[in-house]
Amino acid sequence: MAKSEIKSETAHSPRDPGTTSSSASARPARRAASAKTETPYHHGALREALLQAAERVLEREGLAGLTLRAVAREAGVSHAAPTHHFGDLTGLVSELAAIGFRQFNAAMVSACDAATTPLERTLARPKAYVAYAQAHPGMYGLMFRTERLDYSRPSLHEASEASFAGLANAIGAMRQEQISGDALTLDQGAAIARAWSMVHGFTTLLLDGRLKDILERLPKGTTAEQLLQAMLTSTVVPKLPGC
Amino acid sequence: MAKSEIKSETAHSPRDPGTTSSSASARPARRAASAKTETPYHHGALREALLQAAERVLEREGLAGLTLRAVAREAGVSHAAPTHHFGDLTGLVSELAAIGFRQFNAAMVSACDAATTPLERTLARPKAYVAYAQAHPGMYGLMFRTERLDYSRPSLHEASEASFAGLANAIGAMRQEQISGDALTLDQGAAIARAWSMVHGFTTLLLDGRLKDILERLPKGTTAEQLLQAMLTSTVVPKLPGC
DNA sequence: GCGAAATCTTTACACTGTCAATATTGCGCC
DNA sequence: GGCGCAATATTGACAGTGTAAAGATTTCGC
Repeated sequence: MAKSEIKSETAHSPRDPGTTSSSASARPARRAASAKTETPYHHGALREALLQAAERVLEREGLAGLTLRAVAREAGVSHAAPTHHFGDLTGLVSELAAIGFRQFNAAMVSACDAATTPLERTLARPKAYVAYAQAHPGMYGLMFRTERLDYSRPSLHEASEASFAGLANAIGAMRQEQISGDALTLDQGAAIARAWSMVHGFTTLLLDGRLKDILERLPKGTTAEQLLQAMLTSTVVPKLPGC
Repeated sequence: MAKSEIKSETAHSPRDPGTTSSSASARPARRAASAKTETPYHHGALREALLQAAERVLEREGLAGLTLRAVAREAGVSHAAPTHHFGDLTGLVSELAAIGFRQFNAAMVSACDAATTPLERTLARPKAYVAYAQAHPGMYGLMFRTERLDYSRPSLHEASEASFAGLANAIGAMRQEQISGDALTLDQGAAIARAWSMVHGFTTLLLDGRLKDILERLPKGTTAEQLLQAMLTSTVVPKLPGC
């Protein structure tokens, strides 16, 4: 798929010790080696290390560069090590997406908590949504690229459900009504679909660079965030018929 | 990447003659073969045949199955033949996406033409948008999966620009004002971004199965199209603050 | 009709996911 | 303590992929 510029595949050089300070100092020697800094056969916390490596690879090289072998290289283990922890590529990608959803939800919760004025309370959530996507484009792209994910995995399913529930609650709060879990009116459904579609659509178009044309034609210096706010708050109703 | 169940790679059996009736009958024999139905060395219209094959593969096997070699097999030529016409995979995918944008635009134009009542004129375009995506999920997914496309290709650039221009004009018509090509007010930009984000977001969420939860909770029998219409026409303004 | 250019095939290489077989280690249990 | 089993990680292999280079075949301009 790619070109080259790959190191050595079976590279097993002494891993840089302590990227996350997780008991990485002075492990027992590996094989018959005499050096004490050799990497041990058993990693100890490889699963987490692989997920962190995967996130680094993803944000550095993009979705296409996120391969099992690249992640293994990044983590300094053999190419087949990830399989044992995630089954296959879909497994690893799905677990990474679950982490993304949790980060994502946490970002929105803390943005809501920080909001004070009424306007802030209205805009905190969508702004945090877009901000997360801009700060972690690789992760966001992964989370909404369904074809590579396995939603039957509990961790992913739960995390993305939580994301949806948070949205529905926010809409409920805006409409000053309780949104029950198991039944919706058409109006309620439309409100949720509108909010979600608008923010999600805006985000994907923005990340894909498709809003550049619009932003360039706006008054000089207008940011994406300002456009988002205008889009969400403007009450000018069009005079209808189109085409 | 995949498992197996692949035929023979170098398979070069007599192509089934005349899938699209394009001068496929009784060509000169190939190599020292005596049979008259042998495939000729030169295909004649391989470029178009490859694009059609690619669309079939895409809708049949999904985005992950759209590989250069699979397309070559589908078209009955050697695995390296597509390279000569498209340079690389990105090239083929980009040309296919350009075709998608043209189909897409044509669908919206004809939907607009068919609209008579005011309500129809308002909803024709978004409905056609979603309908195209549902009818050609593979193509739609391809068109908006930027990482695999090369927008510097004139055909793709033009076709997607036309799509944007059509949208901007429709919004202009709704606001009863001319939208000039080179400058926009924040209100105009917001209106365009809102319409595009809403419809594009709705479509991707729908195709990714993420609206299923909502649809299931709506009054029994509610379709995605009805939800779309409600989302676009409902004038119930939320009482604001959220979170 | 002939040489050059276009078209298509063949061959080769580096990369990928995934499986099976092996090596190494940790842990419970006697 | 030591012993065996299960977990963990590596090695090796195989089929599939994109893409480049070299060869074969045909078309086309002159």
